[in-house]
Amino acid sequence: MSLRHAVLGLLADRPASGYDLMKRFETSLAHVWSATQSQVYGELGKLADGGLVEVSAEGPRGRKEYAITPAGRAELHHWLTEVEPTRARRSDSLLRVFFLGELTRLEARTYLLGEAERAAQQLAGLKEAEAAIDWGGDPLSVHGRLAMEYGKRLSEMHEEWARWAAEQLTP
Amino acid sequence: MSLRHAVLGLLADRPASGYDLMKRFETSLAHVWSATQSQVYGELGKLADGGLVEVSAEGPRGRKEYAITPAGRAELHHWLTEVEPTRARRSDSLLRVFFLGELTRLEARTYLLGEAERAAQQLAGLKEAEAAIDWGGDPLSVHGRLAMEYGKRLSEMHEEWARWAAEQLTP
DNA sequence: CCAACCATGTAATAAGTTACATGATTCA
DNA sequence: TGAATCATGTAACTTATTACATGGTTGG
Repeated sequence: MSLRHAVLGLLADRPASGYDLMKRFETSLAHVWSATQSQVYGELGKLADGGLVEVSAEGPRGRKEYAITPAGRAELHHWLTEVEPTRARRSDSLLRVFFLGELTRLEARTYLLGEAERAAQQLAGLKEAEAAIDWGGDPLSVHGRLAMEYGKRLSEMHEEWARWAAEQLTP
Repeated sequence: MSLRHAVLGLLADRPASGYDLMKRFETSLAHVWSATQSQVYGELGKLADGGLVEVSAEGPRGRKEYAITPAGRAELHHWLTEVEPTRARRSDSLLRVFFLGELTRLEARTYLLGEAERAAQQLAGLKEAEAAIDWGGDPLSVHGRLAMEYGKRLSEMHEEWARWAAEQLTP
């Protein structure tokens, strides 16, 4: 149930509308937690019902700006410090690896080298994003930087592993 | 929609009942693709309706053994070679990293060192599992081994990153 | 005989995706 | 004035989780 905490976390930084939040899901949080527009608007409604956020301002075009409440901040803090992170357990790219025996050796190697290539592409994309982002001192971006480093290390590891794995299949 | 492909992949190796499949989801596929019992039985029904698997034998206690059909094998092959893997984009442990600014520096460091510890535990668990598994020459385990190596490299990377990140927060 | 294990299913709920529907405001 | 952007919502559907419900078989 982390969508709600993603929303709370973003609002903890500063108030925002559903539309604003969507942009942040699509940019900074893109590789970490994805959400669709209907989820975000739905969750804002539920959070408001529960008193964890409140409408702090209304603007043109029916814009509603939400702000986190003390109860919301308490819930966020609780989640951050006391809820054990769940180990992610779903990767369709790794799932395929288990079934490479269904393919010829050549096809399997092609798949793994494709993985290496996709990982390399991802790394390039992250580096580009990193250069483009204004890493000004705002508190959220300090930690966004830590996450960025994770992404880079992950892509590197993924690429190396895939090349190694492809080699294992070369007799 | 990879649950269906996970089931097809397991049945491609050898026929199995829903119960058998569940055990394999809980063991070999545990870190790669999780599924619940009701999902597995439900998916077997749908796959059978679609002609991708068929009941190949019935045993005691209402046991139904399913086998993959040629159509199922074709679908599996298609998924393995032509469907682009989706980049996984959800990790609640990484999501927390973005919001560490809500915590004191000490709390944030504690979280990151906890991550390091959990990663180390995971690595230990994988090594133990690796030692316990009979890596006999069967085709599925050749590739299970590649996935195992991925898991080990991932845990190592995760631990190193978390220690590095904790250090970044030390003034 | 009873515990452990084998075995299948359904119901209710929650979470996530895709598509549809609508309209205001800004700026070139 | 027309395109891009801002802005919110709902409906239908799929996927995943949790809990319930039932019973047969094996082996110590």
